[in-house]
Parts: sequence; C-alpha cells; structure tokens
Amino acid sequence: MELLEILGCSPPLAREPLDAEQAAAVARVFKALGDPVRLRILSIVASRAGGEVCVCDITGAFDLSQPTISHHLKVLKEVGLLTSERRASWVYYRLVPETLGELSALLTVPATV
Amino acid sequence: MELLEILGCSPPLAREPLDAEQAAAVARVFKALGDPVRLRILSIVASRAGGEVCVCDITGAFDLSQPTISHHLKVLKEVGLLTSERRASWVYYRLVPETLGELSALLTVPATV
DNA sequence: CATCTATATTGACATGCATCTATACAGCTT
DNA sequence: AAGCTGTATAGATGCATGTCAATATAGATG
Repeated sequence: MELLEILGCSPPLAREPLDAEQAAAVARVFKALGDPVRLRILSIVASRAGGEVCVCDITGAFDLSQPTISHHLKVLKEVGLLTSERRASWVYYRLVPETLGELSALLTVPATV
Repeated sequence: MELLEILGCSPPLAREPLDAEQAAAVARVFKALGDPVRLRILSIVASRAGGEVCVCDITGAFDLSQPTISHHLKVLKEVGLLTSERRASWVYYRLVPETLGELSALLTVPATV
C-alpha cells in the first residue's frame, strides 16, 4: 500500500486511534518534518512562486555542505513531500501538495463548540 | 518565546520560508510526532470521548514497558501536545488542541485553483 | 575527448533516541 | 506505619541519524 494511500485513509487523529500500520506510515512523514533544516528546505520549495527550486538555490541558503543538503532532499523525496526533475545540469524540486494536505487534514482538530 | 507562540506566528509553509528559529521550534513538535508509538498514543488521547485518558489505559494498548510509555508521554507533554493532571493514584492526559491546530494550519496548502 | 559544473552517493564519526531493567516517588488502604 | 498500586526517573545499551570529506555520476562546453 502506498504511503499517500495510507495517509489518505488515515482518519484525523482526533476521530479514532491509528492502527499500527497507519501510525508507522504517518510517522515516517512526520519524522522527515522533524528536522529544522528539512523544514526550512520544504518551506523554501513550498513558498517559491514558480513552484520549483533549483538545488543550488537551496544549498546557498544554508551553512551546510552540499552532500548534506542533498541528503535532506532525498529524505523529503522518499516520504513523498517533494519530487525532483533534472533539466540539463540542474535538478529542480517541487512540492507534492497532496501529501502536505493529507497531513494537515490528519492533524485537524474538530472545532470545540 | 513560548513554543505555541512561535507556532502561532509561523506562516504556513507554503506562504514564506521559515527562519531558523521558527524551524527549530516547529521541528521539535514534528519530531515528537515522528514516532509511531507516540502517534498512536496521541490518537488514543485525541479521540477519547471524555477528553482524558488514564495512563493505565494507554499502557494496556501497547506491548511496551510502562517506563517506555511514560517516556513517550513526557515527550508529547514537553512539546505542548498533551497536558497531564494527577487525581488520586492516577494521572490523566489530555490533548492540547491548539498545538495540533497550529500544526495543521502550518501544513495547509493553498487550494490549487 | 578532456574538462568543468551541478548533484548524488559512499563511508566514517559523533550524537541522539527508543527501549529495557531497576529503582524511586505518590497516594491509597489496611 | 506498612504495604500495595500507579506512575516517573535513572542508567545502560544498541541502533538510527545528521554531518562531513572524498568520490562518483550526469550533462554541458571547449
């Protein structure tokens, strides 16, 4: 079962308890978000007007080695938060808004009426 | 600055890049969510009708030692996702819906019109 | 083809973390 | 007060992970 499917099938946390499989799948994504560098990378990509960001733009924003940034991009890609596309010498990363949306829905808490 | 304040002040990821301080604060919370056991604990508490759950109810739901559960509860409490209250011999945990709500808002992605 | 740039992979290292056992603490009950 | 139950803390251990330097790969260009 694909990760996005599991995310999509997982009820909001406040609706019913997650089973072990759902929890494992969701935790993978949150773990990816649980690093300040990855969060900043994600926000850089997510907020970029054109929708895509060249790796070189990201590397320049941090005081970290290029392999480290590359590693974080890989993690974000593996959990389905980003996709990448190579064009000529450059690789461009894009947000996968569906994944972020599923997570947001998962955390949605019912209005306390 | 309190964590919930930082969460509240942090723009949605898709609006503008997080600065280092915001990212660090937000990452702490996501890191807490990045463990399957903690996610399940959180969903058990969040979905409980009365709003509060006794530790003994949680411990029984896992095949883990009592100290391990206690550790996870502490982590969830430290990042502001849960609060606890002792009454007689038992300790009851409650969700802090504001924290979950802030996270949800943070991940909200604008509708792709 | 040789070389240069952009990005990814590998391997090493230090730190972090999930888990356990053993123990401490808090509050009840007798 | 003594003992019992529920929960937390301390300390130990093995594994995961963030980082780097070194190297590999992909594509462009001279």
